[in-house]
Amino acid sequence: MPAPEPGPGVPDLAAAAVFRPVRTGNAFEETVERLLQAIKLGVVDRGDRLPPERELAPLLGVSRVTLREAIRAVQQEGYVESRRGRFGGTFVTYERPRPRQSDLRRALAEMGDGLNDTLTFRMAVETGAAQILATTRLTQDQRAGLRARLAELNAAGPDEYRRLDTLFHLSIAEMTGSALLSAACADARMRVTDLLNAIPVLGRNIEHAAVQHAAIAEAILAGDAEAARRAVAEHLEGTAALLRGFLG
Amino acid sequence: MPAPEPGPGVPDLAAAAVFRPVRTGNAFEETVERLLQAIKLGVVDRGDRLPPERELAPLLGVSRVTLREAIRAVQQEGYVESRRGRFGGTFVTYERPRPRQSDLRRALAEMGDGLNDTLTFRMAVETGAAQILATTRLTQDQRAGLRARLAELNAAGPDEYRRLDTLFHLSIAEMTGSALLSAACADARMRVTDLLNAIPVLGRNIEHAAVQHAAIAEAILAGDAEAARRAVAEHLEGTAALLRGFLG
DNA sequence: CCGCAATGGGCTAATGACAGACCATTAATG
DNA sequence: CATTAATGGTCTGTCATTAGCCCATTGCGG
Repeated sequence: MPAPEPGPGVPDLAAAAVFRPVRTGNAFEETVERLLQAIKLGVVDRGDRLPPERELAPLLGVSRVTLREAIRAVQQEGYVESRRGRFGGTFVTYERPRPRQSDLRRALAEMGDGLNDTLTFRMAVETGAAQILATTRLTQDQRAGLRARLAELNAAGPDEYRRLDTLFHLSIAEMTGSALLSAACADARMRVTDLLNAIPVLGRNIEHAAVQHAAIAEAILAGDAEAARRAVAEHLEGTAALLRGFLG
Repeated sequence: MPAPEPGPGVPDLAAAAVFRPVRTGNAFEETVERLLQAIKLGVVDRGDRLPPERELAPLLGVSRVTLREAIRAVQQEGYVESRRGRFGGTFVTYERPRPRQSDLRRALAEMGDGLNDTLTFRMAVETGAAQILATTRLTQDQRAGLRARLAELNAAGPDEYRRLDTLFHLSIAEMTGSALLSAACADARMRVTDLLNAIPVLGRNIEHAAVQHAAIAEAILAGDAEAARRAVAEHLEGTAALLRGFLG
């Protein structure tokens, strides 16, 4: 017999959500992961410079030593290059490789059971963000910003597409003004970056996505929360279906 | 002049979401926080026993030493009591104090700017969870579980109300099957626990909430995603308005 | 040409956190 | 009444992480 049940009404369900890890892993590996995501997500593009170590370390909440070790690791993998001296810095050298199905299969295998979890999470937070933003009174700057992001995305070639797509989605979360929500959306996106980057950017898909992106922006600008939510849901459902299709 | 801009299209917006802390704080403090939340949330009730240290430490992802230090801290604050020997353990002794307005004001002051952030985040993840659950095909067990939670909540007296309310909300997230989403909802709830616990449980409010809870469960069971989302949004908006009211 | 400022590179001492083993206590069980 | 299993309590050695300081390099501006 296992240990005696703690009490009659004590729920194992809720316990699972409260008694979960307080920290994700070791600082070094987490930092490497963040740097890779910043690069793969396109937040820092090829040729761009990372923030100086003395600024970045406190942003990431790690010591400079740990950050430097992480940078050295991604450097050895060929993602960045460091230059000393004034106006030096650590510069991104990574170029996105052509999408390969083998990469996708590997990435899917790595995720394993986490895929559905991630897709569900992403659906929840992104639809939530869009819906909230649509019910918010937006400033003129915000409206202009959203339109600008959409225009950039529509003007993008295949090389820049994923990057600007990420930015479009993230900017919706950012505009809600909730750091927690932004972080959650960024986190969700990071978890599928490798998968998305392994999928070829096809003209047909872009066109389809462009319609959906336009619908999302339109609904948000019009203040139609329900339409915004539905548009995001449809959009993400498309991606999810695509990814799940490879699991067959 | 600050450092040269990294590049033309590089977004500070997205950078904020990616270059954020990789870890929340030190393990000890985080662990203390979790234990307090488990107690205040009512996941472990007065008289209940925490899981044995040797089980709990790996669940929380910390060493037993760290967990023990955290337990000692909450022990000294009078929340728990440890007993050695077989069938011993660490038992909750905390009794929720009567709600006091001064507690609420203090808790609100502590949160500061974080309140809107948290409320927005909570709105997003909980509406997302409800909506997703409503579009999911539920098993008979799940349907029965949801009904059971609702019934328990409706039968609760003022003492048990917050606890069962938490469980009702969390069980919705849990049933989506997404650990990430459950964790997000639990996290959001934890961030407002102190505030909610400082608000008196009034019969009028309970009745009002009961109608909304019923509407939520009904919509989910009926598979009506839009109604589920709206019901949760209305419900949370009530709480949010109440809390914001104290800021005036 | 010199000095300054901004950057990466490297060192050290102190602390945090860990794994793992062992001890002490308790109550159910035979 | 002795055994034994399950628990909290303690110790030790090791590795991870930090803060703080100084060095090395580089290009701009006098």
